[in-house]
Amino acid sequence: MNPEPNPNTSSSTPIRVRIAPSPTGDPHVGTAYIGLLNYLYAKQRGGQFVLRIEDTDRARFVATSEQMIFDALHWLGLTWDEGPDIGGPYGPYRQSERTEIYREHVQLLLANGSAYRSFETAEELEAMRQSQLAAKLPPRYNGAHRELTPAQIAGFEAEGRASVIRLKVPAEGETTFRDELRGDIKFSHTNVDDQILLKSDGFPTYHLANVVDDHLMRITDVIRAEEWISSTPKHVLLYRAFGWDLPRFWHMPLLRNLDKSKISKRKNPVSLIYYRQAGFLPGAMLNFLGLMGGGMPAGTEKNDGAEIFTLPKMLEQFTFDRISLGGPVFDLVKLKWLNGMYLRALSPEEFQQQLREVVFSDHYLAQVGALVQDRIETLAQFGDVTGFFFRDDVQPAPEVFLPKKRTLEETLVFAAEQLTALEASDWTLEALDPTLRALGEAKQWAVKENFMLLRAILTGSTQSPPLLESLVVFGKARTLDRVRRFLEAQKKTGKR
RNA sequence: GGCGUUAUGGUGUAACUGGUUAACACGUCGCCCUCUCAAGGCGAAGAGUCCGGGUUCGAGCCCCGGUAACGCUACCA
Repeated sequence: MNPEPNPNTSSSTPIRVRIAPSPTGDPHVGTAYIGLLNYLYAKQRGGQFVLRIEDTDRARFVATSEQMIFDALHWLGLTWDEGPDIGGPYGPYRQSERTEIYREHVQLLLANGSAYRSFETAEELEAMRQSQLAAKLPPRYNGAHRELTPAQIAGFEAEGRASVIRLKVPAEGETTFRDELRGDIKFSHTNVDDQILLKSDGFPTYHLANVVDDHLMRITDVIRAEEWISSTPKHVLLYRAFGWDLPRFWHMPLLRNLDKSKISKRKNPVSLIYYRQAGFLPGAMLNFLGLMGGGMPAGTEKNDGAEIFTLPKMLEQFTFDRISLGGPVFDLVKLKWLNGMYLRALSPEEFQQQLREVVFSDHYLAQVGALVQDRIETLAQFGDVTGFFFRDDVQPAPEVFLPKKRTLEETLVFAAEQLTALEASDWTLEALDPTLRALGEAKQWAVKENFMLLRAILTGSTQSPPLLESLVVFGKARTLDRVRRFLEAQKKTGKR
């Protein structure tokens, strides 16, 4: 069956698109990428660009994340027309404030028979999955509660069992939808699971919230990452169950690591906070993201500068049907080249201004100063003791970082564990101290060895201002990057 | 394993409706400039377009069959 033409997306209705990041950590470079694409699409067509916060996963929720997302998008200059901070006619724009809406809608589905209650516990489902996997079967919900009688439901309720609500995917047939970049994509219903729509905690899953919100917010074009293709049939089924028109779907290629896997913090800096603090200019970042997947006319003459373009130029020339579908590698080397081009194009005044804002901000200088005021005798020594705060590449030699009683191998293993622990830690003195001490204790590393190793990695030296205070001032994003680069560099020299 | 998507030098992209030696940028190497390092200029190497068939006078572009990579396969998004 082909998707029916959609009056909602005819040329007369205003284009509306959205990005819907989850506040689960640092703002992600992938959010910026999809954000840029949505922004371009809307602005080229006189449409609206909506920011919606998808905070339905209470387990992964990070309180500070939402503000960081706002800040990062503002930094890039991708301004939204409606969002949680500025409101708009279709709010609220934070899903946690819309739970009542989802519950009402799910009742509609229950009433018309396209969804059902299911009473298995998470443990039971996990056991089922494991046995299916063991039997080499595709892990899928077995449909045990698809046709429960009112009496059975009452029985489960009397037991006090919690329930979830699942989508009742037709047993037969298939769902076809159009991807604007790839054409029709078909999924047999035997491969579409009875997706949970409403969790037992009363929060919706992505699939439900997304479809309901996109409809209610009058989204005409869903421009999102390729990883969503497999779940699109569920969304189409939901639109149909509600009796709603479909938006257009555009699935963008996924940004990749050098090894072609989906971009991840293990293998690449992915936090926009990092890029900002490491001194990348927003224009260069946007330019680089615009290069990922094509979209801009390519250069043909030598040195015609076709690779360098600003946001206004993208607005003018970017075309969606030119997007290439292979997953582009996020190549830091080229990003740095581009950033260098942007830096050189700055006037001396602007360049100085950037230095003052990013690497020599009053705030940063004050914090660094506080750490060393007692440790120097002349102001000129400031640089001697704080150099690592202002450097990008710090690589300690083995005689600096290697503890006397440890082998290189066990030291690197421990450094990797430090990295993992630091990633998970809040970035305060109070959190970092116990985190590092607990790790040392667990792995039998003396506090002295433990801290000294990290000090060497961070500062390149065995002498420095207090370690934990220095970490806090230097910042989480750049610290993690520094440790990662240390490990990478050691891995490379080890191979040689 | 199942399903889906994708496939052009190391990387990002180009090649109008099939039409000369597959182009541009990054990176690499060399030369020039230069007190050094960058930047800049000039040049070179590097792919015969995932593989195998087919259609055609002619295929990176069309058809068939493989393969590989990636994604999804959660009460995560």
